[in-house]
Amino acid sequence: MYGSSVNETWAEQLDTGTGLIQLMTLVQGIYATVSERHDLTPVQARLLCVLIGGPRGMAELAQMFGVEKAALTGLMDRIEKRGFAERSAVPGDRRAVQVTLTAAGRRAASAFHREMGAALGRLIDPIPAEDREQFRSTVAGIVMRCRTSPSSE
Amino acid sequence: MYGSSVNETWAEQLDTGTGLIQLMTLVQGIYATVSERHDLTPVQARLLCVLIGGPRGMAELAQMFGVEKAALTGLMDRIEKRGFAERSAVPGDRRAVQVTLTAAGRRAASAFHREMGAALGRLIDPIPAEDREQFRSTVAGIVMRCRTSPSSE
DNA sequence: TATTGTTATACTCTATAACTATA
DNA sequence: TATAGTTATAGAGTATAACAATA
Repeated sequence: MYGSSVNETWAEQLDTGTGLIQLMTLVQGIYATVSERHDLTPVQARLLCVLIGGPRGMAELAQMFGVEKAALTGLMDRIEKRGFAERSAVPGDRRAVQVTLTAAGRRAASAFHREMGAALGRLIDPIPAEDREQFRSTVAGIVMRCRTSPSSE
Repeated sequence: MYGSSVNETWAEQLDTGTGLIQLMTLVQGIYATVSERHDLTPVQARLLCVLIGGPRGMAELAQMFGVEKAALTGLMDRIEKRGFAERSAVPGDRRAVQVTLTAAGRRAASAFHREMGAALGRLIDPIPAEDREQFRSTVAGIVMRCRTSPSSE
């Protein structure tokens, strides 16, 4: 059941856990499709989106992504080779580097973000109007509670 | 924003799209953590779970997973080497093979499935009782509608 | 000594293209 | 010709371990 793709179920009688797995698969698929349409891998798209918020250090990014620093090195090498982000020196700490979006990176990031928003909108719009706000707040609640008690214990 | 990990937001004022992205990230993370705890990659766990439902052909699995047949060959090579599934001949079509779980594969699959259910339960349980059924049905509705109009057009 | 980041190596997952064997 | 599956090759993403430079 928890390996199920979206195309094999009864869906109206879906228990919540199975529903969450299928929703995850669905959103993941949309994220992958939109990324690909912008000639990005999902991880690259995520990196660009994070960098919209401002420059970050390598270790900081690794921690945000839950991967080792060495993985970030490779990821940055590829994104830098494509001209979407740059490493630059950090004044005051000669070990560290700052990762910043280039102009092309900003364009790519916001184009991706815009299309992702539209795609998610098509998912959300058909929700009956009277259910929408409660759905939003239930999702927000789940996410918020998991900030407090990180499930990865 | 759409690159955000779960650890950086206001969460109570989360719009639905951003909430869905973070929920996806959250469930993905749980799936990865539980997989790892069973010494499986997420894709391997998914394969085992699908096979609980009975034997499948390689092309059938490739289609379910949305990958090329060649990717399934590699995936099966590794899962078979670990003793979790087997290829066997299909009577009546000498080109085809059937993929079946071994006893060890069934054990691994159901152990994973059980722990995944428990982990998702911890996500769902804190939802206020009066919201739970509507949440379930809203999720089911999203998933169902996307079976009808596949978002990947 | 601790931290920041890189290099080297290996493995999984994936795609594409070319191929074999059967239908 | 079409379908089922494999092989070969290449690239992305990841982990681990060893390393350099700086704090």
